[in-house]
Amino acid sequence: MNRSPFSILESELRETGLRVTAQRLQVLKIVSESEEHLSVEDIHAKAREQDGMVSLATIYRTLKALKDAGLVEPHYLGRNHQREHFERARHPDHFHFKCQRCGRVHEFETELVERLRDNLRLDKGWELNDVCMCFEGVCAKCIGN
Amino acid sequence: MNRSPFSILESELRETGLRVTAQRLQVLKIVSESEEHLSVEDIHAKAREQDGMVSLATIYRTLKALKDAGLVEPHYLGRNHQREHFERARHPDHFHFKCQRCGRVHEFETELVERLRDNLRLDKGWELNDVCMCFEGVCAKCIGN
DNA sequence: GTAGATGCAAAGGTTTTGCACGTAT
DNA sequence: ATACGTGCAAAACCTTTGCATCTAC
Repeated sequence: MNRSPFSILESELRETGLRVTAQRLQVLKIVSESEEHLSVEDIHAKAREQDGMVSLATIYRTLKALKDAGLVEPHYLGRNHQREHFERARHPDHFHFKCQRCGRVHEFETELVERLRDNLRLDKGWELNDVCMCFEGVCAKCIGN
Repeated sequence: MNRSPFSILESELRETGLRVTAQRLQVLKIVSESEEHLSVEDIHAKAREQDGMVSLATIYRTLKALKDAGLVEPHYLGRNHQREHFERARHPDHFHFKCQRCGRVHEFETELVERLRDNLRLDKGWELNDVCMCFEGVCAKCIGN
């Protein structure tokens, strides 16, 4: 596989200590370049469209490795928690709001979690480590129409 | 099946317009009496322990009916979103904090969601309808130990 | 009597795994 | 050279569904 367009991704991959393979580069490239949040099946389909084929099993294993390495993040969108959707890991944290009419996933930031973390520490003595939050409703454009 | 200990549950069930069957009473009883948040498999196991057996398919169908009727609520606990856990529907809304050490699920209330709803309406013009939030961390007892 | 509920088994959809082969280091 | 990654097919896992039988109303 021609490596030149993958040079930055290759560096990122190499820095994590993971072995650099054509499949991992391709999966990382697909997730990095997508504007959308991709399901495993989406990624598989995109890989098929392109020249390099990646088996479904490898996509699962690769996404797990990339997630553990901190390069990609899984999210649940809306109420459908049957399948995760992946995107490049980003900071700061952001959250997803899925419109129940147009289906589009909007992103937003909020200090809600930081406040909740403080509240739980003060009120309950609990230390909050992991959060999963997904939101559904109707977006401004769909309310207007 | 002896109906007498089920009389209150039977009324609740009848009020929803659902037909009252031994299976539905038993599933509702198991969920109502449990201190824990039960998976489908947990409910199936408890039904097996008791005299009345309920098929797994019926438990799925019954939980769906009870959920649509507003009698039970599914929740995801912690990061494991493979299986839902059920409890009696309650108001006001509460959220779940799963301790990563002892595994216990603690509940808490917060107005942060109402504030988020207001913020999203004001800042973005979005109407928030559905929320799924689950939290993991370490509870006070486990921090102390 | 009839619409609706149940049990069984089969199928559906997603994810994981065993194993032989291939490849990055 | 060897530890690690991949592909394939099978299995695992959870949930849904078709159909014949049963039952609440």
